[in-house]
Amino acid sequence: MEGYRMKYSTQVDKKWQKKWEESQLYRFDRDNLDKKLYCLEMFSYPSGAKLHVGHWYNFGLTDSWARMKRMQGYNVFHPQGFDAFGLPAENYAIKTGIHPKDSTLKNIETMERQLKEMGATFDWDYEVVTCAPEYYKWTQWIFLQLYKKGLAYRKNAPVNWCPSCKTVLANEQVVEGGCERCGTEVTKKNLTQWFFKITEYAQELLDCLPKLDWPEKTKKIQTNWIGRSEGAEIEFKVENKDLSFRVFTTRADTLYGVTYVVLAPENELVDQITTDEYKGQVEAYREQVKKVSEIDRLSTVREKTGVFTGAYAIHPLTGQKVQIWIADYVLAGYGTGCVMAVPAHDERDYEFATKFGLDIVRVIKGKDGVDDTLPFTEYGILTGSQEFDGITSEEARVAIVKKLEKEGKGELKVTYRLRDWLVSRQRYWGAPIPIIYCEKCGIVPVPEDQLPVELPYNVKFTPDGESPLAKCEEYINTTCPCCGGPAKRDSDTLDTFVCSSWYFLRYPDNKNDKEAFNREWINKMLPVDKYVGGAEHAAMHLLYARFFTKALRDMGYLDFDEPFLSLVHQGTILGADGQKMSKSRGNTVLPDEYIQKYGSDIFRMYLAFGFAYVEGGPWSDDGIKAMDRFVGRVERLVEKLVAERNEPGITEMGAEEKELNLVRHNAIKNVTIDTEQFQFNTAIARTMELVNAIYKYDALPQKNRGLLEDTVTDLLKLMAPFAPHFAEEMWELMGKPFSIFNAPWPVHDESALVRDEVEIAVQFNGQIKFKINVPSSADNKEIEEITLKDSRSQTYLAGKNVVKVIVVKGRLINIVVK
RNA sequence: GCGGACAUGGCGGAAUUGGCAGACGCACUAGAUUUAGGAUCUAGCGGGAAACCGUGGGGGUUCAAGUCCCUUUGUCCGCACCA
Repeated sequence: MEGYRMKYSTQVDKKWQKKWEESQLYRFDRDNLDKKLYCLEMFSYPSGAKLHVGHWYNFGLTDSWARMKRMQGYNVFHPQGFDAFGLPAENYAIKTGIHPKDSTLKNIETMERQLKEMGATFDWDYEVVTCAPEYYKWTQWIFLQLYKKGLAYRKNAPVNWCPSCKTVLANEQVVEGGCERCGTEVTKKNLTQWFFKITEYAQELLDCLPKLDWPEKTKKIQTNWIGRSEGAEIEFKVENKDLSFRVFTTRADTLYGVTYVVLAPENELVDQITTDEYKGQVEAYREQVKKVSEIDRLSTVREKTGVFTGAYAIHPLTGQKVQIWIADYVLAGYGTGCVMAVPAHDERDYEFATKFGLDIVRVIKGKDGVDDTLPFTEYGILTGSQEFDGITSEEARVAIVKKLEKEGKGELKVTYRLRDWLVSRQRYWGAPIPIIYCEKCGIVPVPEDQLPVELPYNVKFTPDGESPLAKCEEYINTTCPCCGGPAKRDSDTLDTFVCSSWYFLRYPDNKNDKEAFNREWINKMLPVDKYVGGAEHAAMHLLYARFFTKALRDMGYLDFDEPFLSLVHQGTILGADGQKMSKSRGNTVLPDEYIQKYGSDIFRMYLAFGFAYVEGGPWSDDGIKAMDRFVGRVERLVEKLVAERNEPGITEMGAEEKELNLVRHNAIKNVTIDTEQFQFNTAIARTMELVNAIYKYDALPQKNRGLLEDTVTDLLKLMAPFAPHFAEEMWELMGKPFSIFNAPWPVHDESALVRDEVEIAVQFNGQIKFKINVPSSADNKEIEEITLKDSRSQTYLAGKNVVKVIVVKGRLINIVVK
């Protein structure tokens, strides 16, 4: 049949994917950086399962945004890659015997294919795969730079241990006492591990937050996580010993109320100060604390425990003796691991003192009659505090420290909750730590020219808590680069978050085999202009990546302060039952099934239209059917338009034409604004309005075919970012040259948006009574006159006086009568 | 426990930031078309017979409140003995 054209389907998808690839349409132009735009989605982990709805939602719609930007003339850099190291592949290997490398590479192949079927603008020339030696060579190189700079160090510390994953975890990876990955309760272990000194950047990480175009919620999470706290360190001497320790407090104003001090049970000082008489109970208590799980220890409802050490400290101002206790409500890792206890003005100390019969001394009174029943934890007026009596807490917390400072017993101090990032992992599938231990030379970094330290293939994965690499003789045994003697490699691998902390720097220069990235080049390409990914990374990836950027800047490898200028989090698509999608619930949506049935553009458009992007929401099969209908509606429209091209028409711009043109320009205006802001649902709604208006106009007997053609041309452009294959197909059908994505994005004409006459609401005393048409050129006075003359107004005016008239141009008039 | 966000038809969700609540879509109803089904096209669609009433509940500010303030309930999130 002549002129027969197949309805939009995956065949159309394939046709255009092929054409895009052959024409290299989405190839990034390295020579034209004036309008470069780096658009990035958080790269994905190549899991065994296929691309899921979440990937589509993230990648597909960010791609739509990028496509609009491209049509607006930006030179869009839109790379894609894989965060390919990690536990799932290793756990899979333990279960099935399939090597992580083999399964990962196979998964990557599948996902690449699926990503291509999505029809996104990814430039695959810049692909990055973190498990490739060409990549992790540079991950290791960065580790060595951090080591040289003193930002990577080894220490023995009580660290988080996941008994199920059989590895240590960073603080950020412990969620409510459980493992971020598997939820297993985390325990503490004393181990010597590698840390990155992220705390060195705590203040800057905080300071740069306000100017970032990030969701406020995310900034808040980082602010809380960094946890800056202004206070003071105050020195206490141990009685009859040449020992002292410092406490951190935010309430130096309550110093005179100190009746005892408490050390964390893990504090090293405990051994030195505990008297013989109390050794037994202190040791017993410390043993008991070790057994308490982290979850229990963090519980606020748990009754406070602790023991007296037999030792006394000297109050730095009064010289009084105060007992030194140990208790597990004091955390070893925060502040100095010691606190001064002021039971009168701290709820925890109050509870503790009450339980153990320690003194409670009031030193703060409430200001003007506030209820200051103990424990009174608010600021107030000092009392029982010698020369500080009568001044406010606010003044005293500085004044008291100043006094101590003169005597060398204290100073103002800022403390952060943020801890250094523990990066060692006792697992196989990660980047090996490029460090060698030599009996003679100690810790020896692998020389840079010997990188990468390749991950050996033949390794036993018995998950027994020992690093698999430690059991690989040919890997672990090496020679010392310094002395040539026998030495051992570090048997741990790096946290995969290390790999993902710099991948955005590698993308633009992914083939560089001389350096991790060229400084001049990435200074031009970065920072990332738009970064889109899940909110779950707020305190992990997004914090680590910022730290890496700042550290690399300070080491002279790049010249910007922040990696991601603008950040968007996509919401979560739930199952049709409103529950989180999971295999066990059986509510998962498999994109492939829908794409086979409807084509990838319809799947993408439904994702755009069915949800508020940052909210997400429950999946609906009806919703995707509606999208199919909409696309069919447009398809028929274009077919009809082309078929009727040569039929007679008009050229005038009458009322109907003006109305169509208004909807057209309104759509252009708002699709542009909404897409820019990731409000894809309303953007699609505006194109639907436009289609409705075109149908309405097309039903008229006399048509301005020029206007109709121009309007449909704009419609296709507006749809192109969301339905790229379909738009190309329609574009071609209309006889336009390849590609629609080289066509300029339409710009709206403000004057087309002005109607001759507007309908406004008429209110009497704030209540809408009726609607009235007024010329849009009418001023307030004229609108008032027209309204008051209207016959319908008379009922509301009868026997009343007009007190006030408010006119909101183009919207309403409110007449206040009495 | 502390802090934050949100709450709008039967459903998904809009609302120029104080100015016609419910855009757009789903579902539903009616009509047209079709041999029939599906599809398609057109129209209607918060409640109420109406005056009017309606944005979780109660109160307030204002000519005007989904939007601002106070209070209360519920959901989600973040932090959680951080001194």
